[in-house]
Amino acid sequence: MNKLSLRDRKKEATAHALAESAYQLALERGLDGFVVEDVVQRAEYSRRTFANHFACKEEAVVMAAMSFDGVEEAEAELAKMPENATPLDVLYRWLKLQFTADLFRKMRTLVSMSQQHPTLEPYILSLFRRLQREAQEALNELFAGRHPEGYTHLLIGAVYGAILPIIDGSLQVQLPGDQVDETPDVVSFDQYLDRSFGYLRDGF
Amino acid sequence: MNKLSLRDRKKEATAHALAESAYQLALERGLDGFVVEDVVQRAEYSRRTFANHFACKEEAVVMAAMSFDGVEEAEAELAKMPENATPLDVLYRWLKLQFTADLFRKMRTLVSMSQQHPTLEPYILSLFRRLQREAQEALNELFAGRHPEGYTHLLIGAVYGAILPIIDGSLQVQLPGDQVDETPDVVSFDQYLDRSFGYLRDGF
DNA sequence: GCGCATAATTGCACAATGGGCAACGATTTG
DNA sequence: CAAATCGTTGCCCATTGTGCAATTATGCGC
Repeated sequence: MNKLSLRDRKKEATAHALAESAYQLALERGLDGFVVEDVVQRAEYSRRTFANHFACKEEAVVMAAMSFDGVEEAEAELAKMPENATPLDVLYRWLKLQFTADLFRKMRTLVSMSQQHPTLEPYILSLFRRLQREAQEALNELFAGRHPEGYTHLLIGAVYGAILPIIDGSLQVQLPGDQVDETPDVVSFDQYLDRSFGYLRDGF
Repeated sequence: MNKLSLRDRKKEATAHALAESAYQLALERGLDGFVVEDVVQRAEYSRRTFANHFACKEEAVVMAAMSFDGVEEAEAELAKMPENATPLDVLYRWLKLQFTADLFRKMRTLVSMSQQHPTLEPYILSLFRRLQREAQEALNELFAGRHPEGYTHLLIGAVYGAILPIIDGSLQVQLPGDQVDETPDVVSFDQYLDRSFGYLRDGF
């Protein structure tokens, strides 16, 4: 179905390798502990090629840190949903499927990195914006014409807004797959999600 | 009340002058039609000083393009709101007050710029994120303890999400203060806002 | 008003970056 | 198989970011 040409797969592979190298180096030495030259040496590509794929090392690091996997499984699951499911239902299910402990771990790492290096934030936000656009197109396709224009924008925006403060650490929740925190009064991600969708479903 | 020291006002003045120069140059020659050197020459500062205030010219341009004015008037208006106003009411009123034709014109300009130069987008998003945080703190202070944690995050996130597609052009609405478009089937900003807040108030 | 602490501006130097251009090689197309 | 397409690379150079130290302007206690 989604068949990419050999050429495109290779291109993606180099981008992936470069991003991964950048991410590993960021973990090992910190964001300013390495330069693009180090990245391309590790991945065995040229500096020029790096510039063809990424604007800067920050972009590469974020790209690697936020790579989703299991997208196709999730889409298969979503396809199984009942015919009368609402956009809200689909979004809820999608969040439950995609926001795994592993993804949260990645995001946590990225967050703590971006707290020490504010240079990262714009690129994190930019990547999230791209994901948001993709989700929107998917929803628009699923529910084409069934809701007035702007409905999905608002809905996804709300969900995006609900997730963002967790990502950037301004709202502390107990993430799935984490050890139980020393402060047991923080709400769990699932509770937070349920409550949030409650507001969206029934109004504020 | 908000009295800044002379030193701080001067600092802000240089930042403003630099940002303004950058913005003007971007309008005149396009984003890649000038370099930082040009900016500091026009504003009569040194290249080093520019670097003290901004990470790059993109940041400066966005800063200038999105400067809000009339914030204090808006706050005065909000203070007059009835005691039993909900966060939703306050946000609605604030949007009506702040999102003037002038601000929209600025944002439009910035959007068309960022479509030709994707480098801008991360910095636009970053600035918006900062505004979002500020709005959130303001709301949290106003309604301290009256709503569960995450309530304002979700609410402001939704509003943010509703505005964003207008900013970035993926949702076309008739902005206040614009000529009537040649395509009369686009919804007006006020209608869009009312409908959106309807969803938020009554549920999706 | 007089100094001292604080902090902004500046110049300098240098490593790092971004990107145009042309060449080369792998992949795709017909 | 030949031609076209496109990713990778090297070369080059203007531009950028930043640490450091000197200079200048402001804030504050006296």
